[in-house]
Amino acid sequence: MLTNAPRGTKDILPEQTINWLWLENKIRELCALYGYDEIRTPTFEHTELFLRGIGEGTDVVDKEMYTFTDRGDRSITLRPENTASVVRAYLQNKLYANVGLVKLFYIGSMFRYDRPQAGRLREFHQFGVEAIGEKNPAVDAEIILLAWEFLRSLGLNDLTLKINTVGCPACRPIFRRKLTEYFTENAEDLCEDCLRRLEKNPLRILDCKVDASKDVLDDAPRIETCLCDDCREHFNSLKKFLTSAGIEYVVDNRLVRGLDYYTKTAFEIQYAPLGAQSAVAGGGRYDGLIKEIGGDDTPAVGFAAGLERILLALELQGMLPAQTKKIDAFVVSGGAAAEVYAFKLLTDLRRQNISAAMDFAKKSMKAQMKSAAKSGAKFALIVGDDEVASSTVTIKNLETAAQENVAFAEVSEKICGEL
RNA sequence: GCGGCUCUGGUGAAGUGGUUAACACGUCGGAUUGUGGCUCCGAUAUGCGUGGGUUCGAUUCCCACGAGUCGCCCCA
Repeated sequence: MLTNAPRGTKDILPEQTINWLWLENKIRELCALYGYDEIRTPTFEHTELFLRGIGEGTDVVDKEMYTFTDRGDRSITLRPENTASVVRAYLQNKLYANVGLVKLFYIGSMFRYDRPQAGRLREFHQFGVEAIGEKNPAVDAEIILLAWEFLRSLGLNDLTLKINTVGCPACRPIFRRKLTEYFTENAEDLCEDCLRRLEKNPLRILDCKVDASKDVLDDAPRIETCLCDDCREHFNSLKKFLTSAGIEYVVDNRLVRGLDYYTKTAFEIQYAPLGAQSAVAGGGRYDGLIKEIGGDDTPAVGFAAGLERILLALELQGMLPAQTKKIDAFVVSGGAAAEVYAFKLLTDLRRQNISAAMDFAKKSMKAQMKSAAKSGAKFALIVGDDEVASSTVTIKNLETAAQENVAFAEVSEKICGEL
């Protein structure tokens, strides 16, 4: 117990950290390119924010949140996603005051009490983007493009972009009613889970995997037939923007979002080889959320991508960057008198911006040389009684095995010249 | 929350109801005097996820729990 991290959490070890940093840098470069600024919101929020923002009745809220009461008797929840927090921050800090369209991105941990499996952890990391304050479908397209180009630029192939529209408060209820009627009539053809969904959220029946191949789904009412003019127009023009950008997309009428706040555009990017957890990025428009949380009626679009899943996909495809971590010099010392001298040398090198290490275990010189070789250092700097006496350092080039004796004061310069 | 599979050292793993739990990698030490990468030699699990039970005896059989993994569910 003491030596086990809680279930569903993972240490990111040094060799992994290299990949994470690389990915995060890519994200920051990309967002700069598109003009999105980074925001960092608290890891936890008032529970109420998620109840309102995500919606009671959703699985995330009903059974996946890490909720607890703090010592001040407040109900607190570890963020299961970041959109609600960003919107809260947008309102609290009145970010709408300066510019019309506020474009933000974030990278951070999210928490969901799920059963862990490949690509699904209880603490996981998302990168997400939110554009708040514009209803033009061009922004939907920009967001989708950003997500798409990002994954592509990492080197991922076999990606599928699916888009759909889920309507708005004017037309979705009509669609929902039709679905409910239809599925109630055909209840005998539905699986157990879907019977449950029929009560809670009939839209979700559409992306049921169990019933996927059945005629019931094929013959179900389609959203297009219910859309209001505004939603229809919005979706059509989104498609035009996407086409103009030259990216391929699939309109999938069964694509549904799990969170209540989505309106109009919904999209998902899948990387099939990941299996069950193939959704690598997903998002859409959420025109109702800002008002729901207490702001003015404000349109917005966004998406989130799972970093663990992206890393998994990259690993599968062998696209992770090569690991390179080497130091410039390794200090080897012989004898107690030389230890302090060696330490001074070590410090000197670092002050000259030369990465350096030494062995602190008082091992034999031979063993220290082994460490030097293993460290990948280009130079071994050998100091013993002789060097101390003459204020010099023996520099050995570990690649060529050539070595020479240099005055202590000239070591840094000498090494810099040869690196 | 439900179901399948798995669980041996730092790592990959072999293995058996009963003497010293293979092998490989890694790590550490050594092969004379202050010098590496190759080679050679030696050391390295009183222990087989945890706790019970069956048995004369269990790492090997049974049960529970835990963790991992895959699928359902959910989602990024």
